[in-house]
Amino acid sequence: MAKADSTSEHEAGTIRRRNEQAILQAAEDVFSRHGYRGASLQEIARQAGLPKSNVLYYMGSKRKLYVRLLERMMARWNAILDSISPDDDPVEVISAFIRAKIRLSRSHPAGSRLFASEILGGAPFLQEYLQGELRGWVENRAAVFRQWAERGLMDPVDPVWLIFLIWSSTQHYADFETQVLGITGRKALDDEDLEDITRFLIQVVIKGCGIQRPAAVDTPPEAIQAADR
Amino acid sequence: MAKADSTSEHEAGTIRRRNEQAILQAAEDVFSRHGYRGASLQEIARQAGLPKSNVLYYMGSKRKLYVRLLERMMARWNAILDSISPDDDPVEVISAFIRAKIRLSRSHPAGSRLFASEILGGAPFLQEYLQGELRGWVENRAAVFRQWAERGLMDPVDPVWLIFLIWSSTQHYADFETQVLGITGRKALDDEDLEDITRFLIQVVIKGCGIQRPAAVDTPPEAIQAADR
Amino acid sequence: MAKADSTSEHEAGTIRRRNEQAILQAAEDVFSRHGYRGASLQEIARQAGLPKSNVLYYMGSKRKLYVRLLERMMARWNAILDSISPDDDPVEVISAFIRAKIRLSRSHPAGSRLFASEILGGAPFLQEYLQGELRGWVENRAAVFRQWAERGLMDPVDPVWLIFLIWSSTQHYADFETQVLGITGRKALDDEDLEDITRFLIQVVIKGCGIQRPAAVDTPPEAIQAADR
Amino acid sequence: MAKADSTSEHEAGTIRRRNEQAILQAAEDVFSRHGYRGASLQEIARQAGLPKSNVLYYMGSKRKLYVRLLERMMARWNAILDSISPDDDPVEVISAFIRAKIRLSRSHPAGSRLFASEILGGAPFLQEYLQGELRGWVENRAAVFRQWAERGLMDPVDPVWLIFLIWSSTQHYADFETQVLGITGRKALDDEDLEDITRFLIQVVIKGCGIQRPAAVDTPPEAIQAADR
DNA sequence: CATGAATGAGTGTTCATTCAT
DNA sequence: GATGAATGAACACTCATTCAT
Repeated sequence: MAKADSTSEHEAGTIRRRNEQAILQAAEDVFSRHGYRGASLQEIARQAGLPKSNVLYYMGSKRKLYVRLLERMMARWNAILDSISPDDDPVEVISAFIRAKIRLSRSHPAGSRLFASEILGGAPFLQEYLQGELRGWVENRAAVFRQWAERGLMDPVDPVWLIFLIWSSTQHYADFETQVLGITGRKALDDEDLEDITRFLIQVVIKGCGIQRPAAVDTPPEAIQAADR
Repeated sequence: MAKADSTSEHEAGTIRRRNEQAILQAAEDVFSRHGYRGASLQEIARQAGLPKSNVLYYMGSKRKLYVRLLERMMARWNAILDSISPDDDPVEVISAFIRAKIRLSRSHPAGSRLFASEILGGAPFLQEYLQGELRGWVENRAAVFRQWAERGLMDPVDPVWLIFLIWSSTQHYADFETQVLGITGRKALDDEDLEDITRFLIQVVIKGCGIQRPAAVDTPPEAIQAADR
Repeated sequence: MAKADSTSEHEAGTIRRRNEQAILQAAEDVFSRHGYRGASLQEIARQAGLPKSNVLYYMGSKRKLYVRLLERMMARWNAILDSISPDDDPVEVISAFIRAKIRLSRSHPAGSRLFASEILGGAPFLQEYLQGELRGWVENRAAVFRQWAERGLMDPVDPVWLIFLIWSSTQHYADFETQVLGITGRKALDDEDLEDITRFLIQVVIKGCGIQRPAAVDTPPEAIQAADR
Repeated sequence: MAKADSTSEHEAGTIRRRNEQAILQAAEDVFSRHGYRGASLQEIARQAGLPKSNVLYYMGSKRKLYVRLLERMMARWNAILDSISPDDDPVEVISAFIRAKIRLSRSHPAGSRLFASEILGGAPFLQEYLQGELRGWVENRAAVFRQWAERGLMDPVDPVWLIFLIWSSTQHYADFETQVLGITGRKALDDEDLEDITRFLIQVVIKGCGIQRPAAVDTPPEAIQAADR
């Protein structure tokens, strides 16, 4: 019962780290599928291959576990929310952003759905984040977009709606994966599909908003087509 | 809740209809916020102003209530899934579709979120619908889009990705309403906002996919700008 | 809804009587299988082919319905509990009693099981009957048996144990019908089986207790063998 | 119920064993009185002096608890269902069997009633047992009885009816205890009563079926009277 | 450090009963 | 006279959590 083979992993914290990871991964899946209330620690524990008590031992409470998952996801988010300057190339920035968002949806679909679930439920745990950090980031980007529009580098579209367009259309492939697979009749989306989708979205957004590269000396026009590589 | 005027509603079924409506509305809200598992009949009943037993009396079971809500939402969906023909004006069709989707998200946000929640959870109740009816509809549309592309009326984009783009970007304003409001700092999106968003999305999609009106005799080019009325 | 064909059965009470009979029969079955608590009016109503409200309308309450069934069964019981006198022929009396009990178990198996179920549950509704009416009957019979024993017409067995022996061994074929059928591998016990069993029980009891016919002039000894016809 | 001395029971499993026993005993009583459906975990828990959750924690579900009780009772049954051979002394075998059955009814009256209740309800959980194991046992016994009859050691009675006679007449003192007490006016049956009953039943069966000891050299006839010691 | 034991609160559902027509 | 509408109480069962070791 208490006997563990202390041979191979006696470095402190290895088991702990592994168990925590297992719990977090299982929890992300269960919470994303059933929401905060609908998720049960029992199912999380089962999926993590640990006794239920263990989950609480590591995580303290259901609420703390959930918040920790949200924070982990926000950290991933923030990692791609790099700041931009009006001097950047709009085409590059937009392309990179779309590409990064798609990549995030692909690498962390459960986390992405967890976030969506939280928002669907009225964001009881994320109100502060939305109205603070995230809002600031959006406003910064929006200011840059407006400058670009003033300089004729893109159509004078509302930058906030543009950001939402990019968010929603990229997020879709994680959140509505079930629907996408059901309709396309596939078992899964492979890398090629994702590359296709990425290019499509970049093209539509850039062309649809009339986004252009700044008239720099050394950027030949045909680079636009290659931007989404 | 308050004393009902027993004068005007003695016609059989009036109370029933009203209670059913109250339950459906409350349930749509609760299910959409907490998912199927996380929703509780207790809360639905409280929100509908009825005893819990009454909810089950009217609806039979939690599952039946949920399915009924999904079917109601699917019916609303189907109402805007009108068929199109290759001879239609692509600009009109796309514009009308985006407009209708936004309107649906606006008139039935809870239902829209309910649908999203069902998909997030792996669509246990909607698999069949997704792989049947909806898939067929998408394939029909896709075929028309491809013909348009062949006739040069739009860029040769993958029609399925295009449909998903429209779905996701419009659905967003219902599903992620909390996020939208949190970031924009508003209490609610008014009709003007929605009109703005609608025009923005129509413009981006039409321009971004190079969608054009057929070269009819009497359709001057500037009508494109007015298409999103 | 209210329209009934008042043509063929307008004699007052015909429908009522028929409905009551249907309810009583269904209730006897359901109560006998699940006991007082375990039985549900819903199931009784369904089995009677009537709405649940109707059952209560006719019977007042679950308790009243149950008591009525018990009383009906007691009445059937009493019908075969005829009094005897020391001057009767013991062989005839015992044979007739066993035969009558078997016949009762056969004609009203559900009622018989209902009674058994009531006793199993501690006879909450029949205490009075057991300690009053039935006890008196047993004591009367016992007195007669004792007189027979004194006159050498039967072995000096305890008459109460004898009565219980007859009760239990005959009751068995109603109460444990399921077991009997399961073990014998039959679908049902037919009249021939019951006749077999009746003769067997009569023989064992009469022979086992040394019960004899009184030395009357006109009763030849070989009549003993024919007593169980 | 009272303060437990926490001194002597620190050995693991003692509390568990005691709680399980309390639950099983309470459940046997409640199930036997009200049947499977009519029994409530609430009442079982109250009678065991434990919270309702605890009952489910130990037993898993109402059904599992019930099945466990049945299996426990079947095990007790099987313990007295020893096999016999045609060479055994019929008087001994029958006497021992009756005696064992009475003893079982006395030592486990609630279990005996539980079994009766299950049969009354149509044996939904015991069909298999009845038609398998128990049927086989009956057939084996019956074959032996028939050989005895051929060798003139007993009357040619149907062995199955004989077995049922023994079962029913002995079972009666557990199942219909309430009736027996009500009619005899006693508070309980004591050992002397049971001994009386046992002898009576043995006598009636042996005499009634003409069962004899095999004509062994050293068994004087008067031993028959002593067989039921 | 980690995990079985234990439980009050809450789940969806069924129930017998009352009420209104 | 007969039956849908309605509901508080009880049902079996699950839950997140605390405790003990």
